[in-house]
Amino acid sequence: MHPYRSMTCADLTRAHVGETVRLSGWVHRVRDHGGVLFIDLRDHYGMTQVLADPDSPVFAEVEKVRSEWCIRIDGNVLARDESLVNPKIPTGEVEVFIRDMEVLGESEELPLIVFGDQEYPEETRLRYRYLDLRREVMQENMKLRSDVVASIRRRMWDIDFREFQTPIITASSPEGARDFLVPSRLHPGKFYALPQAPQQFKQLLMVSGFDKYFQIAPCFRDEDPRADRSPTDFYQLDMEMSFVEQQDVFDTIQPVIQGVFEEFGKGHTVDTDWPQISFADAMLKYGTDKPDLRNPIEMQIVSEHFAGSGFKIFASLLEKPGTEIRAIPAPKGGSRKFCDRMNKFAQEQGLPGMGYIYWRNPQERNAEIESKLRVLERMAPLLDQIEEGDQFEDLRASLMKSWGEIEDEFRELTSEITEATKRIESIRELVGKQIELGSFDEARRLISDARVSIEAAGPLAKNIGPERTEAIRQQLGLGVGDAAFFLGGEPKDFEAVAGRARVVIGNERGLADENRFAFAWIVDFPLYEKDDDGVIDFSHNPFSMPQGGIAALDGDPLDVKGYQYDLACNGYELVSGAIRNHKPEIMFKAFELAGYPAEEVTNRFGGMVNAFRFGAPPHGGCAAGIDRIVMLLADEMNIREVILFPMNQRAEDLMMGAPSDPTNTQLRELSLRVVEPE
RNA sequence: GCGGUUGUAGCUCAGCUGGUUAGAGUACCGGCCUGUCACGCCGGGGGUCGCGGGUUCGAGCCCCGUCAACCGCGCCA
Repeated sequence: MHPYRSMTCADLTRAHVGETVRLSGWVHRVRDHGGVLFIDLRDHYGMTQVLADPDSPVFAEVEKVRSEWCIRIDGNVLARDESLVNPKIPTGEVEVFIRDMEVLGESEELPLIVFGDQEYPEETRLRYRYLDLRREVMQENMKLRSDVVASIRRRMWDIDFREFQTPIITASSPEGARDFLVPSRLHPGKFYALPQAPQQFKQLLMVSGFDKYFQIAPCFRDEDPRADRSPTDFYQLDMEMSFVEQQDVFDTIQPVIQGVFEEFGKGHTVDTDWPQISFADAMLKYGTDKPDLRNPIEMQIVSEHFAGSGFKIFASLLEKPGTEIRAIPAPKGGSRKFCDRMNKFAQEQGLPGMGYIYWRNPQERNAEIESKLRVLERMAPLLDQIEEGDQFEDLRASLMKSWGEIEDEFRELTSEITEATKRIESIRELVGKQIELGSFDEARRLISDARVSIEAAGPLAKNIGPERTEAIRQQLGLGVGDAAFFLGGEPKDFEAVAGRARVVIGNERGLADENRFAFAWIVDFPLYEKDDDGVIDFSHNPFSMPQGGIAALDGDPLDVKGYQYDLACNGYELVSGAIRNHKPEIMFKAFELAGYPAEEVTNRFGGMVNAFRFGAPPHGGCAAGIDRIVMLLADEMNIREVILFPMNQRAEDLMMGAPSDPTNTQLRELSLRVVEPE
């Protein structure tokens, strides 16, 4: 018999009853009843209940085992009595009576418990990652990751791509991020860099005529992490193809990504229609270049309704050039409480605040008044009964507090009644005039407008008046129970916050279909951007072909768009790519606009630019974030949940002790000296 | 670099307006228990309340500083 096992802990069925088997695994759980003792024995594949009683020759040893010991047992497979079957595990119809046992590895007291789904701080989990990884969720996530990578490879091979490995120790390549440098021993004072992406190599492969390349490639970037961004290193499906235009890349990669999501998406619907949205439109409608399209909210420009209006802040703002008022429609956001909360959110995000209007049914408003009244009515006698300083003082204080709040809301609501009454008076007057003039149709319209069971609330509505408020409502297509938020100024100053507010509104109001993967290509990225000091630089990587070719570079750099694209999925950037700039003369000119002289281009990217002088084919491609794809498929919010041994927030590996001090010998060999930071 | 949140037993957390000996669950150790599958019951050990300073008769709680972790911003496809 094999020294460790005759089968795995997932294999046993009724068919094995009567056999002698050997199993190895971890002690998942011990249930010691004194006379009989049960162990759930776990391995990568599953779980089997094994047991011993005093009839077993090794009963005394079995009594000593504890959680997470690694053991081997020999025993007889027994059928469980009908009443003892455990339907929760596949092997629940049988159990193994232990005849012999060997302890393969004892365990000390555990810093985190494998059993159950108790949450642990990440520090603990990462320090003891090998234990964390024993847990079922992590086993599933890592299996998923492996399966996704296998599926991607198969799908790429099926469409005639070949996988090639490009160098890891290489030259610095300007993807925009900070490089990880590797000191050179043979060339004192010089450094290699780890690739931020295999970008230049894959382009060279195209020049070399390989036509279709892909690689599941590690990428290294020395930047701070985020929940969806691993520090130090991550993996991409990197691909490149020759003789293609942008649409060809889309048509090639969509079936791969979509196929993977359909294969592993656990019943989520996967969008098959991937709209192409320009960068400018994405920023306007969603406030981000990676919109979550499950959220139906689209922002709109509503400047015309505020120009010259009674809301002075916006009206005077609009007199400055380059300013706009944008609205965030908030379906189901129609309550003062919600609107105030969102306003506070905007303030926390560094804006002065967000104006809002919400629409409601006057009858509902009246009902709300009535319910507030009733609460006050019930509270009053309670408050009278509690005397100051007695044992219920706490209760009294909290009652007093909510009394105050309810009273405020009540006052607010009733003051709006007065206003509504005034409005009706003025409409009545208008109707009278129309009748005198004989304009009965106009009179009818006024009456029916006044009857509609909708009223606008919020300070903004009062300031701009009913006509403008109604025009905004019509433009945004909102109704009773909805709200709209307004932000003004130069779009770049509030766009990002507006985008975040859109997400919060969508989440809080439950507007998005959680069981869906919604994709969109974001296209027409500007090639250049202006930094805070007004200096023009590349907005993404500098290797994209400008739309319009070399002629496009003669105008305003900020107007130049590139054949550059991202794929957004559920609010994450999943893929990024471009049709590359393969013509040296356009490349030099493009770099020149960003302030890089020809010498510098030759110095830094000479290898690739030179290659383009020898018959470079037009080419393009993209790279898809493997970690992010798996994260979405595993329904995790943090990328570290799908990475085996991730770094912490400060790019440290506490388990392995990285980074660490070099030895003096190492430093000497590398001709390096460490200068202590101040 | 900046902002927010958190830091109490091996682990997860509670701890009120500052008041006597800092608690629970779980894990661990000991005892009881022959059908559990989150087994149950009884008992026990385990704490520099992140660290340093301050206020106070008295600090886990208030103040100042500092360290760490996470989330976000900057940065970054």
